[in-house]
Amino acid sequence: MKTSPPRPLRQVTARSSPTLEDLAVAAGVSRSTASRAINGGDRVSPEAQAAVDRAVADLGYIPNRAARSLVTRRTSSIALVIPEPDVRVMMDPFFAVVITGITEALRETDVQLVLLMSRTDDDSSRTLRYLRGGHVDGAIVVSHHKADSWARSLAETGLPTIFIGRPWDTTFDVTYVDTDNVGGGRLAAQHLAGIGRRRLATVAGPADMTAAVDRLRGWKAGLAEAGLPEGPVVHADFTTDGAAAAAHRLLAEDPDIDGIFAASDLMALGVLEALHAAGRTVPGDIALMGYDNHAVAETAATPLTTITQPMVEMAVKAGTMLLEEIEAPGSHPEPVIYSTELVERASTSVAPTASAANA
Amino acid sequence: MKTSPPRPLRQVTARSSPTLEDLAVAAGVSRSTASRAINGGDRVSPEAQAAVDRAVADLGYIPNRAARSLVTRRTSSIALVIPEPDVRVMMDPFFAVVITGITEALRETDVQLVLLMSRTDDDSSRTLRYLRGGHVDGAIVVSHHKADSWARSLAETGLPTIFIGRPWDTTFDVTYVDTDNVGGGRLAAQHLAGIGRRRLATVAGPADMTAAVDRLRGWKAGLAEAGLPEGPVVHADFTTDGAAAAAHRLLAEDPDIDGIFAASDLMALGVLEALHAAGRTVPGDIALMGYDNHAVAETAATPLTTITQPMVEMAVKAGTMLLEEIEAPGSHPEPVIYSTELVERASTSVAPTASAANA
DNA sequence: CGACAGCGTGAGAGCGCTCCCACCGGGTCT
DNA sequence: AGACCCGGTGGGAGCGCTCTCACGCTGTCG
Repeated sequence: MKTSPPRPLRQVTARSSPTLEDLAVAAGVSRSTASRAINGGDRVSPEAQAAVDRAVADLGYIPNRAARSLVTRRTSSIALVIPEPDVRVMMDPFFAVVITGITEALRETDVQLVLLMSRTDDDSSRTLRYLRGGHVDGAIVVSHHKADSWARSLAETGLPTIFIGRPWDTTFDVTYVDTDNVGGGRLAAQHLAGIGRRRLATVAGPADMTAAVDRLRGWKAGLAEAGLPEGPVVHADFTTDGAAAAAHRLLAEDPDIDGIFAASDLMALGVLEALHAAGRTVPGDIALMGYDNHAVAETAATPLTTITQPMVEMAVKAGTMLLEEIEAPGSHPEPVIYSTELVERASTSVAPTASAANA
Repeated sequence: MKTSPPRPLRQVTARSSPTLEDLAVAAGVSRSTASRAINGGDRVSPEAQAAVDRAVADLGYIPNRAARSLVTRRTSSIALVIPEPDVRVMMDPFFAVVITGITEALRETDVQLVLLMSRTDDDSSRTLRYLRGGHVDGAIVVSHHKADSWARSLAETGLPTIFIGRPWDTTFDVTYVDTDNVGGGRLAAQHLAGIGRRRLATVAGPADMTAAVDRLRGWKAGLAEAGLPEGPVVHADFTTDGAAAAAHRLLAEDPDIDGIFAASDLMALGVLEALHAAGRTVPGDIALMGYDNHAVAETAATPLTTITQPMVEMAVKAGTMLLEEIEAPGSHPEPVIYSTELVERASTSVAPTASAANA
C-alpha cells in the first residue's frame, strides 16, 4: 500500500508461519471469509470453504492463538490448580489419575491444560493472580485443606471453577465433584461389623480435611447402624509413619480391639507395621481396612481390604462440567458425588492368613 | 480524539481488567514508559518507576499475556509432552515426579507448564501441530518408545526441546537427560554376584525402549565383569502380570537359577508372585532385585532390593536446561546422565526371611 | 560558546486475529 | 412491481501490548 515510508512494513522473518492474510490470498478470498471458514464455516459458501481448506493444507496454516485470544478474550486453556503438592499428594496415583481424567475430558476439544502448583504462600498468590489475569478460561481446583482460603477469592472472581473434592467452605457459590466419603466410611464399618468384629477403632485422617472428616462421619454412622459403640478414634496425617504412631497409641489405650479402619491405604500400611511390631496378627487378631484402593493395598504383606472410588470418572466429570460452565456461564450445577465400593482382600478375611502366622 | 464516528470507540465492558493505557494514565506517564517500567525498568527514571509501581498496585494491573505474546512471539509457557500415557506410565510415581521437578525448575520464572498427553496417533499429530504452532516456547518430551518417530520431526522444527530419557533415535540433534540405566543394570549384577549368587537370570523390559535396553546391557556387562555367564534373558512389558508370565517361562527353562534381576519393581512383584506360586522362596532359593525404587518395592511381601535414581533432580535439570535453551538458542548442551544407587532390602538378604518361610 | 552525546520520554505503527457493519444479489412476500 | 429479507462477502476497526524512532533536555567536551 503506502510505499512512501522508508522502513519496510514487514520484516520477512525467516521461519514465520503463514498468517490469516496469507491464507486468504492463497484461497482467493478475503481475510474475513477465511476467518469464518476456519471457525466452523458459518455463512460460507461451499466453494469458499473448499478453497480455504485446501489453502490451509497447502500452507500448513495454524492460527495464532495469541492474536485470537486477544480479541475473543478466550484462551482455550484451563488450569489445574494443585495447592500444596506435598509428598503425600505426589506419591498418590491420585494426582496422575486426576490429570488423566481431565485430559480425557478435554480430548475432543482444543482446550489445553495448564498446571498450577503452589507450594508456598507466595506461589499461591501468584497462582491467584494468574487465574484472575484471564490467562485461562476456567480452573479445576484440587481441594484439600481447610486453610485453602484463597479458593473462595478465586470463586469470587467469577472465573468458572470446579473443585475436585468438596471444599471445606461451601458457603460461597461453589460447584464440586467428590466421592461419597461418608458412604465409604459407612461401608468400612458395615464390613468389619459384618465379619463379626465388635471392638472397632479407626485411624482417621486430619480433622481439617473434608475427605477425612466425611469418612469418619460415615464410619460412626455405620457403627451406630450396626448397633456397635463408637469406639476409639485417633487422628493421623495420612502418612504411613504417622499412622503407625497413631496405631501404637490406639493399642496402648485399647488393647482389646479386634478391628481397625484406617482412612487411607498408606495409613493402613503404618497400622499394619505397628500391629506386627506389637505382636498382633492381621486379620487373625485384628482385622484391618484401608481406603483408596491404592496400589500398595494389593501388594502389601497382608493385602488390604479397602474402599475404591471412581477417581477417573470423577476427574472426567470435573473436566466436562468445567467446559459446560465455560460454554454457558451462570448455570450452577449441583455437586456430583460418586459412590464407593468395598474391595475385599486378606486383611479382613475370617480365616488366618500365612502372613498372619508371621508374627 | 476523533469524536465524529457515531459508534463508541470502546464499549465499557463491566469487569474488564485495566489496560496498560489505564495504567499509564493513572501513573501520569505514557504507555511506552509504563511498558518499560513494567518490563525491568530499563531507561526509566526512579520517579516514573515509582509512579508506575504504585499505579500497578492501585489498579491491580495484570499485563495481558495474549497481547504481549502477540508482539514478542513468546508465550512464557512450555509444554510437557507425554506420549502414550498408558496405565503403566500413569501408575508410576514417575509421572508425578517429573511434573514436580519441572514445576520446581519453573518456579522462579513466570513460565507456565502446559500438559500435552497423546494417547492416539490422532492426538499426537495434534500435539505436533500445537507445538509447531508456536503456542509454547519449548518442550520437554518424556521419551519412551522406539516408535515415537515424531520426536524427530519435533526436534526438526527448531523448537527448543529436551528429552527426559534418551530417545531411541539420537542421530538427529537432540539434547536429553537420563539416568544411568547401564550403570544401574551393572549394579544389579554386581550385587547379586556379590552375595554369592551364580546362576543369574533377568526379566528385561521391552526391547524397543532405551531404558530397558540399557539396563540389560549394563546387566550383561556386570555379569561379564564378575566372571559369570550371561544367563537367561526373558523380556516382559514392564507390567506385573507380564513379568509373572515371563518368570514362569524362565523357571521352566532354567529351574536351577538362584538370582533374578527384574528391570522394574512392578515386574519384580510379578516375578515374586510367580516364584511363590512355583514354591520357591525369596531370597532363600532365589534372590530377587527390582529397579526404580517404586513405593511398592518397600511394601512388597518381601521388600525388594532395587535401584534408585534421582528422578526429581533429573526433571529439574530438564526444566532448567530448557529454560537456558530458550534464553540462548543454538547452544546444544551435552546430555546429562544421573547415576544410580543400590537400595538393599530383604529380597536379596543372605539369611532366609519370614516370608520366604511362607512358601 | 556551540556541538554532541546520551538518558528519559512519548508518538505511532503494527503483531494476527475476530467481529461489526455495509454491501450485493436473488428469492419471497404483499 | 416494489419492499423486504437473507445468505454470502469484504472492508475496517481495534483487542493490549512492545518496539522503533524522534525529540527534548542536561551535561561534557573541544
